[in-house]
Amino acid sequence: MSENVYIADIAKYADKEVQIKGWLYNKRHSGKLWFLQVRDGTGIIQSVVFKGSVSDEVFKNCEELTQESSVTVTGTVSADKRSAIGYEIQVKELEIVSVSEEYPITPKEHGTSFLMDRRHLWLRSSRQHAIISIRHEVIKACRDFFDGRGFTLVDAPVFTPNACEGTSTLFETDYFDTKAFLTQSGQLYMEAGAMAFGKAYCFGPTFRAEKSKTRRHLTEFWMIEPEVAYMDLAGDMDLAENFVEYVVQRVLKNKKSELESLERNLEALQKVIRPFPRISYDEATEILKKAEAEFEYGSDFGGTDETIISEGFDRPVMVHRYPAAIKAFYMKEDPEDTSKALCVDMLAPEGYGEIIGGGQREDDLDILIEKIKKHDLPMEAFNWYLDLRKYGTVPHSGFGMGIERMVSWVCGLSHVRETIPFPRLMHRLSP
RNA sequence: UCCUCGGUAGCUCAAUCGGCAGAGCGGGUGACUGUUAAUCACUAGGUUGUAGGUUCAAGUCCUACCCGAGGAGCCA
Repeated sequence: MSENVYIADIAKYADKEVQIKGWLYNKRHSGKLWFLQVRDGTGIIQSVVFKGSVSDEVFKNCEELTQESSVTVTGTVSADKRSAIGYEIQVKELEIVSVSEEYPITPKEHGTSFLMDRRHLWLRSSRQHAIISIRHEVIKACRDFFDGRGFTLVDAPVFTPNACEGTSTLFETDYFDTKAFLTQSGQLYMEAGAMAFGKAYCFGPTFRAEKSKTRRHLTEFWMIEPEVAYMDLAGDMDLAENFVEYVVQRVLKNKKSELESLERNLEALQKVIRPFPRISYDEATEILKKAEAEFEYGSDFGGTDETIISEGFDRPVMVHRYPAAIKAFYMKEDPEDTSKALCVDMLAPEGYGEIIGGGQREDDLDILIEKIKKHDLPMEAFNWYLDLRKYGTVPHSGFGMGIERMVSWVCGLSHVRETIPFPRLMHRLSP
């Protein structure tokens, strides 16, 4: 009885008889030979069916096999230089589990819209396989980074009673006899987490009802948000650069073949080593001025502005101390220049833009109350949040990183929509 | 919400000045013992997004609408 194995482990079974359970990815034939590309979810292997080596029935069955038919292949693993993975299978037996109906996704060209309508099938193709596999590695690296540094996972709720930064970009939903909103950040809850555990993080989906149609936006995306008590802005930047370096180098180490299959420029990723450059908002505006960009001092950077700023660096750049007026109410003012906030954005190189946003939080009760009033936010909604300043308030900082933007940059993709198994976009809610 | 571009065979796209609806891939049939997006031969396949309008004649021009893509603003 031959052993049932996965293609990923095939090298261990050279010259042995094995069984592969999978699906037909593609086939070719040449007279007395059939070449079946069989995938099993861990890889693709060429299975060679020679008319003289199998029963007439098995050889004839090859004809009936359509793309994505499910099959069980039994044969001997043989090393072959012509194979992309170094091995192929000399088939002895072939069992058809199910003949697939005509498969809509062919090995040839398709448009994004067509493929997105069939996202549940598109995930089977090798390119999508590589991207989702890298996403998995990114997420695992993120968790390992914080878990290995004494952080406690304190997940934030998805249903929230109020907006933390205005309601215009929130999804509203019925919640029994009242309204609830889908979270657009777990940060306020992580501040509670940091006061309880010192170092806390959350990881989960967040929702933004922004009517954005760009390569960097999803309405549902995953965010990892660490928050640390007794940490200032400089410490926050230290943590962020350690974190990004760790994640990128982990993917480079463990998912090299996937990156290569995506034709990613590995050298660009190899340069992502600490320290990352740190420039102030004022210094960033000088760069824009020199580049003669259309930019008004005091406003936030647009996509093209971010690209211009990051172009001058070969690794992520951290821009800190933006004008307080354009930042959220919970950002702490810079004591040396109260017009600035102690915040930081990390811009990825190669035009990928903002992947991290964070900073030091306002820890003074009175200033925070003033800010809530100034931003015209409902005070009663923040009672619990203000408690954190009443009962042993301390300086604290944190940041949020969008997983999909990180994966998009690491993979070198032109759009974030391929970095999540089932993307939710302004014009896409299915499949 | 605004700006730009697009919608033609199952898929990706052509169609000149408004003048016969085309190709490659995929499907089907056949050939080939080393193919790797195999190749070669033959073959079937069309309400040109929808509704109007102009014209002898509309895929092509005009109007409205629907759908999609890219970008802006906003953000991770």
